[in-house]
Amino acid sequence: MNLKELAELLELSQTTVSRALNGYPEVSESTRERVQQMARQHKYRPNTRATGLATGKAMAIGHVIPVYSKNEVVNPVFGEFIAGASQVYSAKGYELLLTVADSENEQDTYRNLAAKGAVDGVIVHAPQVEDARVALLREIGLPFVIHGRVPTSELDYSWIDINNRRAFSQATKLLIDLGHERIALINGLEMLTFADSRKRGYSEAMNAAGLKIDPTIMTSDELTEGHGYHATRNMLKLENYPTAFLVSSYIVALGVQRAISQAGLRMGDDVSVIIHDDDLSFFHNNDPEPQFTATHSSVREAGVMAAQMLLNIIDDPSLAPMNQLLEARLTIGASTGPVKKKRQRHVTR
Amino acid sequence: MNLKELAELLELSQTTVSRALNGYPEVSESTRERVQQMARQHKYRPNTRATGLATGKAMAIGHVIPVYSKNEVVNPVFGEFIAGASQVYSAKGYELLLTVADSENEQDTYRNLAAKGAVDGVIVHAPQVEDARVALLREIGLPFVIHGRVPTSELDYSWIDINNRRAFSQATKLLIDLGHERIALINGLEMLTFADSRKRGYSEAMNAAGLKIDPTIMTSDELTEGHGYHATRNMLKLENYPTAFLVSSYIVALGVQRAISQAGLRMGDDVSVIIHDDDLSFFHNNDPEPQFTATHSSVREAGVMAAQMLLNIIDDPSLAPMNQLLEARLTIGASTGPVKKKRQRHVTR
DNA sequence: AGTATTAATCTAAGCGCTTTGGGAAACCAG
DNA sequence: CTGGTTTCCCAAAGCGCTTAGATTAATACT
Repeated sequence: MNLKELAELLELSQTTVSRALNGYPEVSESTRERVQQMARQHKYRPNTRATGLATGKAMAIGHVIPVYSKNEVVNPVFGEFIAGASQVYSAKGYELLLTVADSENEQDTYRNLAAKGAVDGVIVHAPQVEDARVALLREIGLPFVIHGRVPTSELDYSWIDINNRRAFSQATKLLIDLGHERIALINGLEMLTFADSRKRGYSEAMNAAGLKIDPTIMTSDELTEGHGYHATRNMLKLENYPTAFLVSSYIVALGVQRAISQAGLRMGDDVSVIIHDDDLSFFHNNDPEPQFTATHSSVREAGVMAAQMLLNIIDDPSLAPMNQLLEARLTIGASTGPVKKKRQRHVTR
Repeated sequence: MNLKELAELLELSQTTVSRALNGYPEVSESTRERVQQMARQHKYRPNTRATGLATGKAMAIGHVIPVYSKNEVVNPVFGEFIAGASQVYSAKGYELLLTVADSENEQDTYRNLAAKGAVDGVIVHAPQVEDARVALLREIGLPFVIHGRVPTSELDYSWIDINNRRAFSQATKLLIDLGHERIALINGLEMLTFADSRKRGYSEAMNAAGLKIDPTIMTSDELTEGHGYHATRNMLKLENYPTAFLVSSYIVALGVQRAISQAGLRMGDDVSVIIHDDDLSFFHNNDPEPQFTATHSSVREAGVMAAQMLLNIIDDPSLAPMNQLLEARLTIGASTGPVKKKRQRHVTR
C-alpha cells in the first residue's frame, strides 16, 4: 500500500492525504480522521526512501564500531551503549545504521555514509589520542557526537565522556590510603583516550603520594579476559609483585581474578583489586557487598544521552557544541583491603 | 556531488554516466574510464535513497535484537554474531540496520521494516519455542534467515543453527562417564529454542543412563553472571548437592565458578563444570589447557554464514529454503574430572 | 448583491537515481 | 550507393514521497 493507492481509495489527492497524515493544518479534521482511519486499516507506512528523498533527511544515525587487532575484539561495551541509544532513536523515528570498520577503512566509512546520504549524523566511538575523525567530520559537515573526548583537537565539538582521569586517580588514592605502594595498572589500549586518561589519573595519584611509577607493572592491551589473566600471572611471578591492581574493565578483571586465585592468593585479602565497571547488563556488581570495589558509570545511560544530544544537534544545527562530563562513583566491594604482609605463594594446580 | 552535476561536468547525459559507473556494456571503454576518473576525483557516491527508490532495493539488512526482561539484558552473543554478518554485508555493499525491540513491539517492528521498505531482508535472532515470527514474515513476504530453528513451525524456511541437543547430550554423557550422577543444568531461558534443545539433550543423556532428572538442580534464566552465581550458590547448599554443572554460557559459568570457590570447593576437582562456549572474542578459552571443558561453536562464523545465506536468498528468491546445522566440538579443559567423594564444605569468607 | 477572506483541496514540480525505448553515426555487405 | 547492423549516446518516464502555488468552495463583510 503506497500513498497513491491510499489516495485513490479515499478519492483524495496525494497531497491531502500526505498532509493529513503529517499533521498539517490545511486539512479539515473530518477528512484527517477519515484518512488516518483508512491508513491504519491498511497498515500504510510511508516508504522511507521516498520520504527521505523528498525531505532530504535520512532519518538514520550511523554508529561506526572500530576494530583494531586481527582478532577483532568487539567490545561488549558497544552493545550496551547502542542498546541505550537505540531507545532514543526509535522513540523519535530514527533508524540505527551499524558499520564495523577496521581502522584503515574508517575514514572512508564516514565519507561514504555522508556522501551516500545514508545518515543524518554519526556517533563516534572509541576516540583516539590523535584522532583524525574530528577534522574529517567537520570537513564533510556531518553532525556528530563523540563518546569520549579528543584532547589534541583544537576544534570544539560535541562529546559525552566520563571523568576517567578523576575516577582512576580516586581509585588509586584509595589503594594508597589502604597502604598499597606497588599498584599495577591493567589498562586498555592507551592509544584510546579513555585508557590514556585513566593512566594519567593513576600517575597523578601515584606522584602525589610520592610513589614510584613502574612500567613493569603496567600493561595496555585489548579489554579481554586473557589480557587480565596473562598480565597478572606474569606480574605475580615478580619478586616484588604488586599488592594491588587497578583494572580497566570487569571482563579484564575476571582474568586478573583467575590469575590471583591460581597463584594461591586471595582477592580482597592478599591482593586488592579495583575495577572500572561499565554496568554491563549481564554482569551486575550490585549485590549488597559487591564482588569488586569499582568506579561505576553506566554506558547505557551514556548511550541515551549521546543519542539525545545528537538528535538535538540535527534538529538545530546552529546549536553550540554540547558537552557532558559524567563523574564515576566509587563503591566499595569485597575486592579491596589493607595491604598485608606477603605470604608464601603456591600454585594450586 | 550528484549524478546530474557529474554528467554536466562530463558533458554527457545522466544515463550514460550511470551506465558507465554501473558497468553496462552500452558505453565505450574510453568514456567509461573518463567517467570513472571524474567520479573518483570528485568522490561521487550515488545517493542510497535515490538508488533505492529507483531500483526498489534497500540494500540493507535488518537485525532485530529482542529484549525480554525489565533489566534488558543485551546478550553479547549478538554483538559477535553481528560482527561476523557485517563483514559479509559491507563486502556486498549492504548496510546493517539494527533495532532493539522488546517482545511486545517485535511483530510491529518487522511489519514496519517491511512496509517502510527499509530493508531487503532480516535475520531473526533468538527464536522461541512458539514463535509467531515465521508465519508473520511469510505473510508479509520479507526474506529472512533464522539464527536457530523453530521446532513447532510446520513451514519450511531458512535457518542456521548449532546442534544444541547433541552438544549437551554429549557433554552430559561425558560427565556421566566420569561418574557424576547429580548433574545440574544452568540453562538460558527455556522459552528460547537453543535452551530448550539443550535441556532435551541433557534429559536424553540422563535418561539413557537411567539417572533421575531432578528439577531442583535445574535453572532457566537470562545468561548473566548473577544467574550462574545465585543458582550455584543455592544448589551447593543442598544436602545432596550436584557434583557437576552443565552451563549454557561462558558468562554464566563465571558466576558458577565464583560460587564454587566461595563454597570452598575447587572446580575440576571437587566439582566439574562443562560450558557452552560461543567463542566470544573477549573470552578465549583456547589455551593449551583451556580453563573450561566446553562445547564450542563460533557465533561469529554463524553470523557470516547466516548473512551469506540471506543475501543468496535475496538475490534469487526462487531458491529453496536453505538449512545449515553446525556441530559443536567438545574439548577437554581444566574444569572437569572424575567424581570425588564429597568433602566437608566450608565458606571462605 | 457583490467583493474580500478564509478554508479545503488539488495540480504539478522536484528529490537523485535507473531504465526503457529511441536515434544518430559509423560500419559492413552486397 | 543502399539497406541492414552495430555502437554509442540521449530524452524522458518513473520510483513514492513532500510541498509551493493554483484553484475552488464556503463564509464574512459592507
